[in-house]
Amino acid sequence: MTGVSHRGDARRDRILAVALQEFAEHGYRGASLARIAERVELSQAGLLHHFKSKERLLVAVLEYRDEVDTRRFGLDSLAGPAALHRLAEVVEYNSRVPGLVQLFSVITGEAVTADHPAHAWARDRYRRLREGVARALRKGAESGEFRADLDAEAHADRLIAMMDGLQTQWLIDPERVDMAAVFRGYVDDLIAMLRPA
Amino acid sequence: MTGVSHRGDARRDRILAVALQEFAEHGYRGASLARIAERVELSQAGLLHHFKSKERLLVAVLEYRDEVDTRRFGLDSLAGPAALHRLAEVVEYNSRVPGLVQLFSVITGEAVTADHPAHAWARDRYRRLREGVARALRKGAESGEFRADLDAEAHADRLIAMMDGLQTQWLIDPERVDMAAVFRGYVDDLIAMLRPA
DNA sequence: ATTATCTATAGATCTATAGATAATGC
DNA sequence: ATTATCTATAGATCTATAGATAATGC
Repeated sequence: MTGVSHRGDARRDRILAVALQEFAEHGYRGASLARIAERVELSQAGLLHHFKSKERLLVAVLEYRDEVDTRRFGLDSLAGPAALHRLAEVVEYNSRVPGLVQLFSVITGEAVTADHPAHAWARDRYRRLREGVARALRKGAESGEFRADLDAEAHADRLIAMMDGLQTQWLIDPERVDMAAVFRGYVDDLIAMLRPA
Repeated sequence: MTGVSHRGDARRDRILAVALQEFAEHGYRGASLARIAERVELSQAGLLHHFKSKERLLVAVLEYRDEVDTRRFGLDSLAGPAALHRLAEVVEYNSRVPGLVQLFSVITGEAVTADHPAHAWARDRYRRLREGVARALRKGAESGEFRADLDAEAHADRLIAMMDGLQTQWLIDPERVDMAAVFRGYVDDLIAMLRPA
C-alpha cells in the first residue's frame, strides 16, 4: 500500500451511496449537503472533510457509477447482433433499478446547461458510449453478420438516443411505458434491417 | 372583452420571454426570480405581482410554449409517411432554435424527480404526444400507406424517444451530433420498414 | 376602484471555512 | 503525525409577503 489510510473508506462509500440517492431524487441543484450529511449521520462539515465540495462529491458519484457500469456493460468484448442483444439486456436490467436510471437521467438533463458541473462529464460519456457502440457495429460488418455499408456512427447515435429517450418516458410514467419491451422491439427490427442482403 | 385589463399584457409577455431564457439556461431549480426581474427591469416583488410564485411562472412558460408548438406542429391533420416527414421537419427546425429545445430538455430532465413542479406537465405532455403520433400512424395503416399490422403505440414511443434522446446529445455536443440528419435517417428507414408487404 | 409597482424584510435555506477536539496508525 | 469529526459562523443566496405609493381605466 502507498501509505494511504483505509480507515475512512467505509464512510466514503456510505457517503457515495447516500449522495447517489440524493442526487437521483433531487438532481444536483436540488440536492442538499445538509440532507446527505443527516442521512449519513455526520455533520455537514464532517461530510465536507471527505469531499471538499458539492461539485467534487457529484463527480465522485458519477465516476464511481461509470466504473461499475462500464464493467457490467461489457460491450467491448461483443460485436454484431450479440452486442445489440446485450444492449437490450442492459435496458431490461435498468428497468429493475429505477434509482440508478434516474441518477443518470436527471444529471444528464441538467447537464445540457453550460454552467452545470457535469457538463463535461456528460459530453465525454456520450463520446465514449458512441465509440463503443459504433465499434461493435463495425466489427459486426467486418465479420459479415451485418451488411458492409452500414453507418455505424449514425446507428450508435440512434441506439443511445432510443435508450435515453425511453428512460425519460419510463421514469415519468412507469405504468404506461414498457421501456424494455419497446427497446427490444427496436433492436430486433434493427438487426433485421442490418442483415446482409 | 370580459372586462380583463390588457394594460399589463406587454409586461407579462416580456416576463414570459425572459423567464423562458432563464429556465432554459439554468433549469427550474437553478433559475432565480431576482435575475429574471433584473432582466425585465422590474423589482422582484413587481415580478411576483404578475405571477404569484416561481412555480406558477414555470407553468405559465410551459403552457405558453406548448400552445405555440402544438399549433406549429400540426400533426393532427397529417397521417402516414407525410406525418413522419413532418416530424423530421420539426427536428430540422429545432436544430435552429437551441434555446427552445434546451427549455424542454432541461425541464423534462428535472421533471423525472417526483417533487418537481413540472412532473405532471411532462407526464401529460408525453401522453398527448404519444396519442398524436400513434393516431397518425394508425391512420396511415388504415389508408394503406403503412402495413396494417404495425404497432402504432410502440412506434410512437420510439419516435418520441429518438427525438428527445438526439436533442440531449446535440445540446451537450452540438458539433459532434447532427440531430436533424440522424433523425431523418431514422424516419426514412422507418417508412421503408412500414411499407405494406 | 383596480392594477402595477416599489422598498423593506421575514424566514428559510445553502455552501464552505475556521478552529478546536478526539480518535487512529505507525 | 495524520485523519476524522464537531460546533459555530460567515456570507450569500432564495422565495414570498406586508404595506405604501403611483399610475391607469371606467
